[in-house]
Amino acid sequence: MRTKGPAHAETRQQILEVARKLVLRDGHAKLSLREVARESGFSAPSLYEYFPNKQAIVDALAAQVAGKLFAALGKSLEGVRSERVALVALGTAYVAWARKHPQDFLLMFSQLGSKRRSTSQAPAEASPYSLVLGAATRARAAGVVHGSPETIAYAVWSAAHGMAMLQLTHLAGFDADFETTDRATLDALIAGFAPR
Amino acid sequence: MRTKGPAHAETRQQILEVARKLVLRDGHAKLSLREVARESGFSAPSLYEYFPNKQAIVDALAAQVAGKLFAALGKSLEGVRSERVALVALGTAYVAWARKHPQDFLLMFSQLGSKRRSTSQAPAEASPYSLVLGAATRARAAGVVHGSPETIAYAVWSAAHGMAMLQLTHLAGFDADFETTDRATLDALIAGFAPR
DNA sequence: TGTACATCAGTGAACGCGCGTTCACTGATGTAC
DNA sequence: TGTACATCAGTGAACGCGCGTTCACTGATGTAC
Repeated sequence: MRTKGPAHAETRQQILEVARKLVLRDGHAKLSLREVARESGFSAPSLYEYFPNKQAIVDALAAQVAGKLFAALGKSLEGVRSERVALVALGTAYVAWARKHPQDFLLMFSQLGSKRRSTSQAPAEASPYSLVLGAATRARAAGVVHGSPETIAYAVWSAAHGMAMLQLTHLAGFDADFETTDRATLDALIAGFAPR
Repeated sequence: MRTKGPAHAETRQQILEVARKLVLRDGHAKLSLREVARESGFSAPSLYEYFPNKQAIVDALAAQVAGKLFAALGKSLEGVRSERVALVALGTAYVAWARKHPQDFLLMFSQLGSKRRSTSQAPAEASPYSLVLGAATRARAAGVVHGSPETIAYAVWSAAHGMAMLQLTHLAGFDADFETTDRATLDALIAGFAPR
């Protein structure tokens, strides 16, 4: 990688878009730098002008994907009427996004370990989890749930993540009305956190 | 693969044990037939006397691992006092097992798609899910929860699966008392399914 | 305006690797007469 | 008991592949004087 010219950033982005296309087609495990090069009309060595190595491409991709999930979750909160509903909305939006972008979702979680090391650190600014934690904090402030916001956020996230993962992997091809079951699960979970 | 001699089954099992050892060490994605051969003291072509191809090794491994998870879940039900507690016990045992055998767990879910296609089919006899479904059915019969047993079983499984997956992947290295949070989550979930 | 030079984006060829699988084979053991 | 043959478990060498990465290079474009 040399010093960047003016079109450097754009080319970089184009390469990432090709890489994402290939991930969507073949899954992240089969992504190959050579094929990204082929599909972008570059020779393989050329990509080293834009990324220091293959892992950097995958990392950049995962970061962009996380941004998209964050945006989708943010949108799901628009016009939400109550803090209780907000938590359910985030959960169902999470699963819906995973179902709509399965390869993106799997890429994200195969690559992106959290940098957060304990609850004493604040979660990353624009991370999906920060939205859930925010909603949990407001829900508790509103008296809709009891318990620590971290616990509630973790619970909602776990449930949503489990439903998403199962539907994408183990239960792929299983014929059921997952949307209804997922909503029932999240409703029950939050009801179970209601103050006694 | 020719017709089997008397020690065939034992050798097969030994090969699987070596393969499992390698999966534990390096993860399932890096498992290589050549290395299994090397570690078992065979030449690579010899393995074809015992398995038709590499995938068959992985499949056999995943099936054995599923059996172990099933056994661990079965054990968690021993001496359980109520149907409500049984559901929580299954969930926590599921997560505990995943934490104790992370590579086994990840192998299972990277390979083993469910053969079940809808709720009208019964779940596989000795499958982990059949235990959860059984517990959910009994819990409803006992009036501890309301709703369809499939929904309740799916909810518990999803939550447990999400917690396990997050702890093994995204939250690996995150310092928290997951056992407490997991139990709180499962308690809340089942409380949320209590009859109104 | 012309020319020498530096920088730029990009390349073809090669390195070295490990993989799953197939092939033709070997030497030891068991069996039939 | 000896011998011819079949079966068995296992092997070394090779096939053909795709991978990430490095290297020495080229030809086009920009810049300084």
